[in-house]
Amino acid sequence: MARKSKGRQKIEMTRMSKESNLLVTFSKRRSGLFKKAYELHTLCGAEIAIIVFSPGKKVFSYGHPCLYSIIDRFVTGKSSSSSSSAQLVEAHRSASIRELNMQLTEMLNQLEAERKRGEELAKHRKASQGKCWWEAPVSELGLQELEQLKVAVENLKKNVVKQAEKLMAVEASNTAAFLGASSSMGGGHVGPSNIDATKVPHGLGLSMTPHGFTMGYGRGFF
Amino acid sequence: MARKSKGRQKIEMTRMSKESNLLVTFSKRRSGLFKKAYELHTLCGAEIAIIVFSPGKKVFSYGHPCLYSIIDRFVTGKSSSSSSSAQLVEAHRSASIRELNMQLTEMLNQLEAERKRGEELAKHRKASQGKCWWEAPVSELGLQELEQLKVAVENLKKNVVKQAEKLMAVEASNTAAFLGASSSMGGGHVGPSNIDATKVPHGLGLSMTPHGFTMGYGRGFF
DNA sequence: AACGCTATTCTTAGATT
DNA sequence: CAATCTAAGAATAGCGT
Repeated sequence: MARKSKGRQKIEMTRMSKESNLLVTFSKRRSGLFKKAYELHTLCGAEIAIIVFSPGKKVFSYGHPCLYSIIDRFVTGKSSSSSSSAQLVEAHRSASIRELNMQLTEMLNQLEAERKRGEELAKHRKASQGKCWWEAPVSELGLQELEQLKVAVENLKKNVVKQAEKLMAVEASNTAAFLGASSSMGGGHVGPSNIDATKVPHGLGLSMTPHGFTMGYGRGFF
Repeated sequence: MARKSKGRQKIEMTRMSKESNLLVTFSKRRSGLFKKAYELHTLCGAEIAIIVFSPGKKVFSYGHPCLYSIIDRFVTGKSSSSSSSAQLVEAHRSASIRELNMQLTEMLNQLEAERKRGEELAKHRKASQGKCWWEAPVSELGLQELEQLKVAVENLKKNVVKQAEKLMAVEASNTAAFLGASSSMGGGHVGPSNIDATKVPHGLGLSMTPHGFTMGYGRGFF
C-alpha cells in the first residue's frame, strides 16, 4: 500500500455538487464550527449563540451560557432583566424596528470594509504604475462610487432612525393597551426534539460537560 | 535572523490570562468563526446566524442569508397557536417591516457580490502581473454593479421612508381604534429561502482574507 | 491597535473499513 | 451509512512592524 490517502484536498468554495459529500461535509463542518465557538467562549469569555438550518431544514443550535438569553439580549439590545412573556413579546415586536437599524449598521461596516479594500487596490495599482493604465480610471470610479454609496447609506440610516424613533414613541404610548392580555403561549413544545446535537469528535473537551453547552433543538418559547 | 518566529504554539483550553493576548485572539478567532460559518453556508447551503458578545460586552453578529430572518424563524418557530388581536396587529406590522428587511437583504447580497468581485480583482491582479487585460472587463462589470447598487439604494431609501410612514399610520389607527384597520397588505412572503446559487463565475479560493467577514456593529440602539 | 510573518497545530477531504 | 485513518490544506500564537 503505497498511498493510503491523498489527504485533504482543496475544494472550490461553492455549493458542493455531490449531495452525499455535501451531507457529510455539513456534519463535519458543523461540528467544527461549534467547537470553534466553544473555544472562543472558553478562551476569551465570549458569549455565543449559533443557529444553523441544515440544507434539509433541520435546526441545530449552540449557545453559551444560554442560547435564549443571548438571543434575547441581542434582540432587546440590552437589559432582558425579566423573562415575562409580555416583555418577550414586546421585545420581539420592537426587534423588527431594531433590525433595520442593525442591518443598516452592518451595511455600513461592509461598505467600510469594501472601501478599505478599494484603497488597497488603488495602492497596488500605484505600485505597478504603467501597467494596466486603462484600469486606473475604472478602479477609481469604483472607489468613488463606493464613497457615494457610503454617504447615501448613512443618510438612509439617519432617516430610518428618525422614523423609527417616532414609531417607537407611538408604540410606547400604547404598549400597555396592546399587552393587556398577553397570551401565555409557549409552554409546551418540542416536537422532533432531536437532541442530536454534536457528537463532538472525541479528542478534546467539549464533552459538553463543562457547563451547559446547550445544543438543543429549539423552538422558542416566545 | 535565524528564527523569525516560533510559529503557532499550543495553548491551554482555558481563559487566557493576558488580557492583551485575549483581545487579539478574540478578534482573530471571531473572524475565523465567521469565515467558517460562511463556508458552511456556501458549501452546504445551510443558513446560519451567529451572535457573539465580546468579553467587553460588545456585540458582533453574522448571518446568511439574513441574520434576522433566521433568528426570527428560530424564535417564532411556529407559535401560530394563539391569534389574539394583539398578535394579528403584530403580524400585520411585522409583515410590512419584513418587506423592508427583504429589500435590505437584497442590498446586502449585492454588496457581498461586489465585495467578492473586488477580492477576485485583487487576486487576479496579483496573480497575473502582466496580463491585465483580463481585469478590465471584470472592473467594468464591477462598475456596472455599483451603478445598480446605487440605484437600488436610492429606491430603497424612498421605500423605507414610505413604509415607515405607512407603519406609523397603521400604528396610529390601531391606537385610536384598536382593531379598526383591516389587513390590506397581508401577504408577506415568509422565509426568503432563496438560497442564492452563489454564481461566482470563476469561483477560486475566495480566501477573503483581509477584513474577512466582521460584520460587527456597536450596539444598535436608537 | 491594526497588519504581516512564520512555524506549528488544527481541521478536514477523500479513502478505507 | 457512521467511524477511522491519512496527509494536504487552513487557522493561528507569538512576534515584529
